[in-house]
Amino acid sequence: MHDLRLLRERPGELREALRRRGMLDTTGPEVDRAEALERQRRTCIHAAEEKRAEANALTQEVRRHKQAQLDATGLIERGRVLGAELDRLEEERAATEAAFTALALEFPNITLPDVPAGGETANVVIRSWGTPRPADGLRPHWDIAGPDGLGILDLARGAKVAGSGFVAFRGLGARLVRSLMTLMIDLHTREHGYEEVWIPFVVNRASMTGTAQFPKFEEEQYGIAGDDLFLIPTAEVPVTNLYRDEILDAAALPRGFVTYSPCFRREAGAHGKDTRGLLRLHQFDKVELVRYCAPDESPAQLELMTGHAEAVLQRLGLPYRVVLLAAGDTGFAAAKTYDLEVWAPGVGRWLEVSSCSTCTDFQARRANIRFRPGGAAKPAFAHTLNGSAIAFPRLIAALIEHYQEPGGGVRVPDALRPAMGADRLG
RNA sequence: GGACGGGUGGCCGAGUGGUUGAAGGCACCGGUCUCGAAAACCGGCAUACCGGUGAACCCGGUAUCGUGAGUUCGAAUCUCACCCCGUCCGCCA
Repeated sequence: MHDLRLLRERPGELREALRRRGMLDTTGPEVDRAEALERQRRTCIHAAEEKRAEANALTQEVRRHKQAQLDATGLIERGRVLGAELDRLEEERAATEAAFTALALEFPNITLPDVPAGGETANVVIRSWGTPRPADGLRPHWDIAGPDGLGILDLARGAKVAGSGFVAFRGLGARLVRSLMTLMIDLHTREHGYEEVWIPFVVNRASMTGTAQFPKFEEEQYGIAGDDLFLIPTAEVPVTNLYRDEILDAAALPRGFVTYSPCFRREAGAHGKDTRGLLRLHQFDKVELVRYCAPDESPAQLELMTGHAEAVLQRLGLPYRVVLLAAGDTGFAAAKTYDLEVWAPGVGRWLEVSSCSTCTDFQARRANIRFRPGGAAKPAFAHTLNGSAIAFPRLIAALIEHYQEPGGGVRVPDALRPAMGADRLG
């Protein structure tokens, strides 16, 4: 959601933003429609308010007549007529407003100036860490961890109980998941200053709209039959909506929250892509960071938070690179995003394990998350940021592939040994 | 899931159809008093949107008493649905 004034006063800016995302052809005409609707909306408001003022004055007139014990039937009759006209005007206003709002919710956030225009091919590798292990002779993680290997990953039975894209970890595999959760949350709370939260794994429609999954991406979400509730696609949704319709204490900003959650995604339209092993799942686990800050702080906060996510990979000794996403590859609500990609030598690919974004005031407007800047000033929209730190399945894939040994075993990285109580998987 | 009770401004809390955007109190801000403070007293104290020159001040208007719809010339007040909170019952981890 954008400032209405942006659309009214600087529609060119919105068009330019859409061009950089490569969406101008498809979404550009919608801007024209929105502009027209916004003008019509104000005309309607004006007409309806004038009529209502007239009706209100009449009502007072009726009251005075009644008080003075005068006959008011004529006035009441006029009021009836006025009321009918008002109903018609209100109806028109509501319809126009609904059409406008529906449209306004479909425009993506405006990317920051340092985000390159264009699609995926315009992404930029900003930096990298560690030395990627050569892929020669290394096996993919499903091979190592599957039933013919360590037996810690059971894809077949996951598919049996839920369907393709749902997995079961077992034994040390399950313990690895639990250990990763502990490692990451401890790191972010103890060393990066995040407050740990535990949140609902289902959310209502208002929350989904607040963080901009709705209305545009409703078909991507799992709904709960019989209730207007949805499985979360990321903890970003419940954690960011924690402060929906609230005014944050400015003295407490910037502030960060860390949480674990499972994430549920229908991945509609992604069938057949990256379907092997742990590369793309309908349910996966993730530790998520969410930060709230004042507008002038958000660029630095993004760098800071990205560093926090990187720290996990460094702790685990896994080579990775940081990619600045081009506008077309940047998520709907985000203004700037860094992806963290970890090297998985078994599949010979860089795997996206984190996405760290600033959403500027885009989500804050939708979710009405504000703070009071300076002492007495009026509340202003906060900026929200979120980043995975880190998503588990691809991390586990990379970890297994990176630490695999010739005999088919997998070494447990030092940082995980206390929680795992083991130095090898299998 | 069932029964009953309740949702009013930053907080507490009046208010069952008409000068109620809403009494009173607390908190907060300004002032008088005081060497200073407290107390006391006086005054102020919601937000959003539309328009008056797209600044400020100000002025006019509209909306907002959980949400939405309805009745009415007129709704915080009456009706219906929904949401949330409390208490009891049922059920369960």
